[in-house]
Amino acid sequence: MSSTVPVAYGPGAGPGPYTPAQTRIIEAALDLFAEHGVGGTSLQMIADAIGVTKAAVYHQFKTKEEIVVAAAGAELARVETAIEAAEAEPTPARARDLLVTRIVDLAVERRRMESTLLGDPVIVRFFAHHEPFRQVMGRLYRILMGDARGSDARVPAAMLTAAIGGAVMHPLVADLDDETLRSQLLHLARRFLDLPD
Amino acid sequence: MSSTVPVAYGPGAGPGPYTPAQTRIIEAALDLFAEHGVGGTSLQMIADAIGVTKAAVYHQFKTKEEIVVAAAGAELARVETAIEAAEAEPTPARARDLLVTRIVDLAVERRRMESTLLGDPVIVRFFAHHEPFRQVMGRLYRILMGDARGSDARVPAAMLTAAIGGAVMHPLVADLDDETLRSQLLHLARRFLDLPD
DNA sequence: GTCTATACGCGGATAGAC
DNA sequence: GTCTATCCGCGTATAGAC
Repeated sequence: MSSTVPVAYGPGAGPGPYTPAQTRIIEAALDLFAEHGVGGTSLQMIADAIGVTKAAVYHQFKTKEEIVVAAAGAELARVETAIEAAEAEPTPARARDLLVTRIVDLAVERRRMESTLLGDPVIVRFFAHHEPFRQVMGRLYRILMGDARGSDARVPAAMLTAAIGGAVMHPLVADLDDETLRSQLLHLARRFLDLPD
Repeated sequence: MSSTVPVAYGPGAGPGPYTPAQTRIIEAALDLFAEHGVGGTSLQMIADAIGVTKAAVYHQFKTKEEIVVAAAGAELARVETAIEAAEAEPTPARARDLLVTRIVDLAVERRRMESTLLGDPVIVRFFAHHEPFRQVMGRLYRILMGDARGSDARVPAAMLTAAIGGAVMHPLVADLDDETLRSQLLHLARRFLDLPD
């Protein structure tokens, strides 16, 4: 896993960088969430993983939900980086192309991490009402759909993001190496969007 | 919700039909799982929903996991029905076509039910090692992929099932009526598989 | 066959000492 | 920043009433 914990929602928008103690908790939580799911991970497991007591963890984050938000936010920050790169492209077509490439890279690179987290119903339900998350996702969908807003654009955008996120943790592809999975996913995603190979 | 609780894994393969008390529990559990997730649903909530005590529920199913399996199995049985209809088709191409249509119908009809359940990490992890489930999924993938077994076939199959299941519970399409969502999903799924409209 | 009563252990959470 | 101690709710489990 990466040794850095990205802060979500762009520079200055979040609560600032985490303390070393908080960073240790987030990294341990990410590993455990990816392996056992959010609901299957107890604070005791997190505490044991870094060698402290449960109450010490609670001192850093007031609730388990805060840990979940920090962990998911760290993954979301990676998505936001991809979005910012895409938004810097000169044309909408090139922005879409770069975004799809980056999202596929991210999904494959962090396989069970990114998708287990963002697919977890606990996280899905929380972020559905979380404004900063909604804004990041709004930027992502805007790049994917262009200015179209009807069902003709929203259904394919929903399918594509679900397809990429869901495919990487699918049992059918569990034994594929990263590079094979990456190139196949990218090819199919481009085809789905009618982008040139 | 339907008033019947399908029994999973085909006639004679399961533990047989459920008692009325068990059926009430399964139906209540399906509703609650869809709304709060598996991890967010307690036996107390299920008991309250049908007006009995926690211990009464526990008497019908020895563990919460058994309730989860029964509830997920009821949804899985609907998928199996679609698979059986597809397998009865005369050609592989027509089987694929019918299966995609039925799966889209099912996903839309039961929206937050089917997908919340089958997307829940608790269920995913359990069924990953559950042989009857794996066999049903194996039949589904075989119809989708034909006899191909390489990554060229497995990645698109993984993407398509993830896309359909994930799209119906996606926030982007939450406000679409069922018929619009159904026709869009079916059109795009067919296009993804290079099937004629 | 269905239910009530009761108890145990674990996970989430808080208060206050070092 | 970490600890001990404690509380509450939930999942698990057993005994026994109707």
